[in-house]
Amino acid sequence: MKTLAVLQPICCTSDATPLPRRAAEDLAATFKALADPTRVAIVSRLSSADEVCVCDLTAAFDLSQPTVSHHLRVLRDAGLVEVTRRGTWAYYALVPEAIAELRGVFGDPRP
Amino acid sequence: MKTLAVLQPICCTSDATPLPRRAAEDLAATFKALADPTRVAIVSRLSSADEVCVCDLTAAFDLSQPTVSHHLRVLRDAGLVEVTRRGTWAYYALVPEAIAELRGVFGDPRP
DNA sequence: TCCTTTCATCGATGGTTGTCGATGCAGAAG
DNA sequence: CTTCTGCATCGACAACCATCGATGAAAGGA
Repeated sequence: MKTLAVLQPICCTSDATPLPRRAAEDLAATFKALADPTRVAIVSRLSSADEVCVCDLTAAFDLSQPTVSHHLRVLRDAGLVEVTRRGTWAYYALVPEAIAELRGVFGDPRP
Repeated sequence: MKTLAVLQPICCTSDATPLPRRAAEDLAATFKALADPTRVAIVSRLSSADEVCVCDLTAAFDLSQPTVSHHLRVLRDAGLVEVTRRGTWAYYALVPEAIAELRGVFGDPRP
């Protein structure tokens, strides 16, 4: 991490401790889960209700049912949403801790 | 500043317009720009310093110079960073408005 | 028992992306 | 002018992803 300060006095000043590699990978994985319009819309819908049934989502996004199920799995693997099954239906909901953690990433303005 | 009410409760029933398609696409594009460990690390570094030159980044990430340049272009196209050239060197810096907008997405606690 | 509904998984496919070497280009140095 | 350096772009390749139809599993009703 040293710099060629002898040759480039203006450039490449020393830096504070960078983000650990593992933290960067985890954060990138979370952002990747949100890097799709459908998944953003799903999260938005989940934020508007305590829980949403899959049948409502498949009816809302003009996509095939397997595709919606795939997006839900991506969000679930990222820890952003959780599912509870009651009878034949599956209800998805946001994981508040994950959202709070994301908010902290961008700098919580509160003291 | 107008905030995209993605994760803020819109209140009440699902009858309200969930999220404009265009807004979901724009947000997903921003998240896609952050959906890579290297780019997350770059943004982290930029948040620790006012500006960082490309030579420092290429020396820090054990990647080829074209690859680093590619990541910087992705971040720049997303409006997350901006570049100023002085002489032979290029200095990158965060765009504060973009970060603030992202913070608003996850529910700015301030009214 | 058989059938329907709800949702997840599988396999395939066209499009996208991260990475590199090679090249180009503008300043600085000699 | 010639050479070197810092950075962007190009072309190519392997890996990944969003999407679909088909299929499977489980629950409830006839």
